[in-house]
Amino acid sequence: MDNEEYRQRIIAAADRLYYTRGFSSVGMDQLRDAAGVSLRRLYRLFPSKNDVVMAVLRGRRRMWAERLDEHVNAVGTPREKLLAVYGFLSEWFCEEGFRGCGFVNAFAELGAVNSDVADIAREHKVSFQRYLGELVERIGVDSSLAEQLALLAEGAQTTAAITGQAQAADRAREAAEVLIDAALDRVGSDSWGKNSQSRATSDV
Amino acid sequence: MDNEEYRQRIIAAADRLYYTRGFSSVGMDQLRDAAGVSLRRLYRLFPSKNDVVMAVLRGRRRMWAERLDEHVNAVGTPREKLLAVYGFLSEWFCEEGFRGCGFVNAFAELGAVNSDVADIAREHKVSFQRYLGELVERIGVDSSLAEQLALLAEGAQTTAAITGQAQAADRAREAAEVLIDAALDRVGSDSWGKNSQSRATSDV
DNA sequence: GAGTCTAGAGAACGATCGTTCTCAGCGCAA
DNA sequence: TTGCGCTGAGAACGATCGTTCTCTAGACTC
Repeated sequence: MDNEEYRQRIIAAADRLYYTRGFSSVGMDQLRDAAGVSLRRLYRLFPSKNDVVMAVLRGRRRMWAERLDEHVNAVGTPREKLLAVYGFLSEWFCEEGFRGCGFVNAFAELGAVNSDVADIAREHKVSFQRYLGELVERIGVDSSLAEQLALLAEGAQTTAAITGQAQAADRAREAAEVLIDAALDRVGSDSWGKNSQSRATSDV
Repeated sequence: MDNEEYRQRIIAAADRLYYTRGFSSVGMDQLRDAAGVSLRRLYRLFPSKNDVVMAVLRGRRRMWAERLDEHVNAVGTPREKLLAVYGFLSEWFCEEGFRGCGFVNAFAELGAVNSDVADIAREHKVSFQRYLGELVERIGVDSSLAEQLALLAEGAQTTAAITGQAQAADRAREAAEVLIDAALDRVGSDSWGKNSQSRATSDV
């Protein structure tokens, strides 16, 4: 087992513990036990706890992007791709042990006193906004739609985490459909004059 | 100065410190200094730190409800009242030191290991959903609209906190207008037959 | 004025945590 | 075999934190 394998084992154990119990509730001793490594090796691979925390968050950022991509790439039209975001959320919320967005949690717990954490949380959120922005661009509507859709996704995560309502993803999806179709309608009106016909069944 | 005044001083200082730096970053000694009371008095009024935390959260719940009410009661129609929610958020996000929803932060930091905190965070969120539900009832549309509007508000809080985008409240408001009017349109279609006319300027 | 009660200041205690250090054991080259 | 380097186990260290205790001074009662 080389160093990289040890790193991955430590990160996997830390991710599970930190996500489940919070960052400050989990000590290095517990992480050592869960990862099955010695304290000595743990500190050789991650010189401080903050390094573990940041490695966990970077791993989570990559995993999140990959899973989102999978769902979005599984469907064809831009409209379906936008809605697939909420399908991803729905699947995620139903997983055992779901406890909200790891970046929101990290920001809430550490962001005020740890700028590395605050930075990566902000980057993650902004990158999600950009991701939606690119999808929205393809259907040719104003980018403010992307911001609105992002708010729905963020709200669903918070709501599902705190209240346990996994159906928040479905409510967000329904709202997203309305917003997308309204935006498409507006584009229609702008280019072709007044046109309030619904585009809900359009394949744009 | 009687005990109640001391309690309020302690809660006010704790609220400020906890909100700014997080709960576990603030020790009882710092709270004693900030509140200007002796450790002895502090512990007589609040037998444990958890009692301070819960008192702070209960105070925040009341304050939040009052401020929300003020904004909602300042306007007339149910539609305006629903939109006033986002006016409240906009004002809040622009305040110096805004760092997101205190209940989301508390849930993220302590919810996993402190069920009192998890409970009050859940109650706060559910109570906000009910509040919107009552406003939505008055315009006679399906209660799922209230859930959608709540998601926008939640998402705006998270987004404004982490990315610093105070305009998230305005995006949420714009989206809310679209959702409300679409819901009103659907009610119109249901009762009066097909009717896709926009109700954006209606005073319902 | 003596005795009693209360309060503040802050030392002290015990637990926890991040981090470092010690020590014994093992592989291995000469 | 001897010496060397590396490792794991876990003790140890120093800091912090929640909580309690001590000590002293003042207010109040009789």
